[in-house]
Amino acid sequence: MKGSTLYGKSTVSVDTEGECSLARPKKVREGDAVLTFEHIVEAAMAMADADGIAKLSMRRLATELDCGVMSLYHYIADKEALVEALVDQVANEVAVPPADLDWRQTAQHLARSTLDAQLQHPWVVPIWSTTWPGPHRFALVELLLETLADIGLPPDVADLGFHALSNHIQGFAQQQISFEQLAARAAITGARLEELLADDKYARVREHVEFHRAGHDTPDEFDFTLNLILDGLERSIET
Amino acid sequence: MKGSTLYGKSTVSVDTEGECSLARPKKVREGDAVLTFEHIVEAAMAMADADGIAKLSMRRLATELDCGVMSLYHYIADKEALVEALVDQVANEVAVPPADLDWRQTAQHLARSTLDAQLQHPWVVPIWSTTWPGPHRFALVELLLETLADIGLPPDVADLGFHALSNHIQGFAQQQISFEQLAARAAITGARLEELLADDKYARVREHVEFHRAGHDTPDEFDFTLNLILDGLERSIET
DNA sequence: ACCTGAACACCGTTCAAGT
DNA sequence: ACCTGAACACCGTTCAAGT
Repeated sequence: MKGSTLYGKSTVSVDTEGECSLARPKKVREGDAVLTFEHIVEAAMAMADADGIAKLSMRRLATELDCGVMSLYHYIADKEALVEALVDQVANEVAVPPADLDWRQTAQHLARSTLDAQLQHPWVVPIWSTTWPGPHRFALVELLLETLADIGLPPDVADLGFHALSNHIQGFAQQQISFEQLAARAAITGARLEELLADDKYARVREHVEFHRAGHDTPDEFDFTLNLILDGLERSIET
Repeated sequence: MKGSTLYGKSTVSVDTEGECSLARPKKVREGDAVLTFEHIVEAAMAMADADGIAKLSMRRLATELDCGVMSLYHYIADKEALVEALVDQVANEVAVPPADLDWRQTAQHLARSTLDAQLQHPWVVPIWSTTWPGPHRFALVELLLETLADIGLPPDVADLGFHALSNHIQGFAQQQISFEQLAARAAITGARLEELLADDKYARVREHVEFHRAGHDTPDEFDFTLNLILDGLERSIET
């Protein structure tokens, strides 16, 4: 679904203004695809999802949207702002936990749904923490901080817990895509990996890779470590 | 020290071959700066350290090394390979723990020295886990796996522990540079941050930022969480 | 073996101009 | 207000040629 061609490449550009009495100007494509900040972000998202963020360029985007490159700059300050908007869009896709959960359930829900949203757009994982946070990502941070705020944790433990949880989510997501990349790359330059692993210097690494290849790193691993952190926090609650 | 100009920009290129009876060809600069894989990596490292990895380009590197761009390609397959070598060089700078430490001390030492090496080259933090690992990074992984291998942990807990430790190191490093970036960026576009934080929607985030600004996130935080993980592992040791 | 310039296929963005 | 092409200052890399 959500493929690559959101907007057709119809170069209609109706010069005949005869029967076209619409308020909308010039180009009318199916779906009312007028140039808009939202449309640009949507198309950029599709492009990043399809080809990875490295292949997202203003020029390709303009071609896809069937407009001049510089037209984009009427809706977006620069490429950095576009990427920020993209990342924040992913943050917006994070499912918000229902209000009736206790703090522990809320943290679990939030961790899981943040992981899910990121893995839905793997390209976001490496840049999530590097990109300047937009309002939706701020809202997620706020939510997690809030979750840990009034449960009786000493302030420094709350801070620690916040970072421990954030790091776990981020680290696990990274770990997931790393293994995907490793698999993909091994498929191409497999020789290089096997060659390295053949060396007995890296016996434990070989063991480790095989452990993961055997499918032992089920998603439970995520919850397991998550619960270790939550247990630790629970023990620190002053009653 | 380790500034930006490792090699002078002397365009000597001695055409007079009179008294020069050395075996070494053409260009002789102080310090014997012949074009070499090692020299290229060294210069690239200096460039990344000075201007960040985004500004590292083959062309700038060639200018710095006073050679044609394409000359570099006789020592390096492509830019990706260069970056891999760079990251692996940082891995090589990680201080190896002495052999007489117990597993817990070894893990602590390794975590700390990995963090230190990465923070010495902040540009490496975001790409550390994304870049294809070279031999030195493999060796670090091997060492950590080995450290956790024969101390009586069930295999899945050892795996969990390995990832928990890796994630902690990486997450903490990221956290450190994020706050640096935040500070740097706030200095420039400060308005945007303060404006966002002024919103009561983000009251906890504001609190959090102030907490860190007040210097509460001492390096002890690193050891604190590290020890939580190590405690958890210690409890899982079967005797 | 080692080095190279020209050329190709790309980038993001400024600027001055169009409607 | 909205859109644009030309131009500028960059990229990484292929290729064919030099020593």
